[in-house]
Parts: sequence; C-alpha cells; structure tokens
Amino acid sequence: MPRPPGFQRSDVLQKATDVFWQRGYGATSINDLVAATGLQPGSIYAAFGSKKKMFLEVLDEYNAYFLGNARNTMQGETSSLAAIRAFFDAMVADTLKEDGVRGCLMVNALLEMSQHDPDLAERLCQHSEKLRQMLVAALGKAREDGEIPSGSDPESLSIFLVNNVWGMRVMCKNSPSRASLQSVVDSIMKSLIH
Amino acid sequence: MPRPPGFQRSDVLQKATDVFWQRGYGATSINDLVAATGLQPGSIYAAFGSKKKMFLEVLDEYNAYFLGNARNTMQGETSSLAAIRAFFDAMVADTLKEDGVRGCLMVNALLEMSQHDPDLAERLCQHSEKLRQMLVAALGKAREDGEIPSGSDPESLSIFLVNNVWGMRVMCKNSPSRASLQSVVDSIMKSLIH
DNA sequence: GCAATTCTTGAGTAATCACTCAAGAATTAT
DNA sequence: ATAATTCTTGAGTGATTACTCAAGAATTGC
Repeated sequence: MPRPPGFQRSDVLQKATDVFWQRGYGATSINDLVAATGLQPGSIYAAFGSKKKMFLEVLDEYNAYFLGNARNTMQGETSSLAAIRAFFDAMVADTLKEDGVRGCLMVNALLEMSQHDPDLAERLCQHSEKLRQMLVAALGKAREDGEIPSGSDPESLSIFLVNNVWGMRVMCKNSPSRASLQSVVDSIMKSLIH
Repeated sequence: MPRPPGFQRSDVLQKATDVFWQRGYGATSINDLVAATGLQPGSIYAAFGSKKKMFLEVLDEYNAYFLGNARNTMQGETSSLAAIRAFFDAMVADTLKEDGVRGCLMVNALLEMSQHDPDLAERLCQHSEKLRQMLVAALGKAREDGEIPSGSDPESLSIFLVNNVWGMRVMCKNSPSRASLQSVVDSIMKSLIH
C-alpha cells in the first residue's frame, strides 16, 4: 500500500557526498543539499533525520569505497611490496586529478569536527584503523617473503605509512605537484627496504 | 590628540588565536571573539577590518611563533641530524599536551579554507615553504657532515619530512598515543640514515 | 472507484550569522 | 576649560541557519 519513494537513497548520498566534499560539513547548508539532490528539506529530513546523520552515512559510504578501491589496487599486484607501492601510486594519481584539491573527505572531517563530536571521532578512528590493518597485512606478508628486512616491525611501519597517507592528504591541498608527491612515495618505499 | 586604544593588539590576537584554534574559522562567531577578547563588535571591526583579516593576522603570528620555536629547538643541538630529531621530538611533546588535540592551526585552516580562499592558500603555501627550507638547510648540513649518505637529496627528503609533519598533525586528532607518534619519528629518522 | 498509507511540498520558525553606525565617553593639545 | 580627535558602545540590519509541519499529491490493495 505504501507509495514508494521517488528517489534512490544511494543516488542522493552520492550527490550529497559531492557537496560535503567540496564545501566541508559546516559550510554545507541544507539549501545546498536541496539544490544538489533535488529533494526538498522535508524529504531530506524524513529520509536521513538530520544533517549530521546524513553526513555520517556519506562518510561511511565514502570510506567503504576508498578501502574497496585500495584493496582492489593492491590485490592486482604480484608482490606485497609492489602492492604497497601501487597503493601509494594510486593515491598520487588520485591527488592529481582535477578534483584532487578537495583532499580526503575523511581527513577533512577529522580536522573539522572530530574534536567536538565524539561519535564522529570514534567512527573516523575505526575507519583509519581499517586502513592501517590493510597495510599491516601487506607489511607482514612482505616480511615473510623477504621483501623487507626480517627485523622490520609491521605494526610500527604501518603507523608510519598511515602517517604519510595523512600527510599526502594535507599536501594535496597546498602544493600538489607530481614531482613532490612522487618523491614522497619514493622516500617511503626506500625506507621500507632498509 | 588621539585617545589611545584601550587594548594591546597582541593580547587580543592571542585570545583570538585560542578561539580560532579550538573551534576552527567557520565555527568561530564574532560573538565568540567578543566574549574571548572583551572587545565589542565595533572595536573588533575598527581594529581588524573583518573576521577574515583578523584570522590572517592570527595565522601569521601563529606561524612566526611556530617557526621561531622550531628554530630554537634545532639550534640547541650539536649536530644537524640531532636537530631534526629534536624538532620531531618537540612535535611529539607538543601533540601530547592536553590541548594537542587541537592540532595545528595552519593545517586546520589549510583543510578548511584554502580551497575557497586563494589569499589564504597563497599564505599557507609560503608558511609551509619556510618550514621546508629550514629542513632543507639541516639536511644539507647533515650530508656535508656525513651524517646522512652522500647520495641523499635534501630537497626531496625535505618534502618527505614535511609530509610527515602534516601527517602527525592529522594523527594527533585521532590516536595521539606517545608510542604511535614516537614510532613514526623513529621510522623517519631511520629512513634518513640509509 | 475507494480507502489506506506514504511521500512530497515549501512556506514558516526561532536562532544565529557577519557586520554597521550613530551616539557618547575618553583622552589629548592648547 | 575647550576643542579636536579617536575610541568604545551595543542595539540593530538583512541575510542565512538547521529544521518543522500541515496540507496535498501519488501510489497501493481491494
């Protein structure tokens, strides 16, 4: 008996992602979301509850997409070390796209809001931990396979790698030249094999 | 003949820095600044012109302070490599202070606004370049003194170091444990001497 | 066609935003 | 004192904010 909704939730979330990503959370108004999604305020609130809840859904989808992409990129490589390099190369390529200056939605949100929003801080913590675990696994396998020294510590190296991921997400906002980004990746990879 | 202002510009800027740093630019209202500085809106606008101009002054002061601090820290060391380590150790210590979760005012501003504000982007670019130049100098001297391999490239290594500075400024918002931060510093320093 | 149910609409709410400005207070040189 | 000048005050401006809700439109099973 119910009338079905006139929109696809995932379509709306995708359009909302664009707006939040470009403007940031605080600077995105409901009117912006109305314009971007084609939905009226009432429909948005009926479907998502609040601006913040909508943003959390956006963040979850974004992160799942990012991690899925990273996993695909890494699984396409023959060695673990090559997988790690491929991951960073993909980040460089991503950063150099025309919309790369928007940076990373998750890092943007972390710096903007995590301090004042425990829910968000918790979620972002989980997301970044997933990324780290992916790198820990690759580093562990690389050590098994003798690609990195047997004395290497995957746990601490993974934190180091994540640190550089964050760094690149900041750098892309300022001086995102291919040479700079690529030299960072080279430095990272060199540091792994010693 | 003129009546002198009833406040010290630097005092007001210091108080404004606290507010901007804690809340971010967009989330700081004029009322917040009125409450923090004790000045009325009219006085603020007479003295600083606009919220944005005030923020730019705050940023310049913050960056000068940060760079001055870093220079002092590094000059207190006997070797260039020790100076670089001291710089990062100081960053770790800074991050672990109770207000370390506020991160870096400059990075926060970069992620929040640089995309929509060319003036700010330009200024932040200059600021980060100064930090990099400081590290280039130290790296060059370290190579001269044989502390790092003669094949090392100070320019590209400096970008790598700056990348890790940005990374730590992000990480401190999420999981700022001493062990994590220290392990990042260890990885950085190890990567320099190989 | 007819209920039953849900979805959509968009004007409206109270709060907050950055910012202004006329009036009065304070300080100076004379 | 007085005049000249600047500083401070704070209520007020129009715009914008996140969000609501009553009314009407659309789709369903029967």
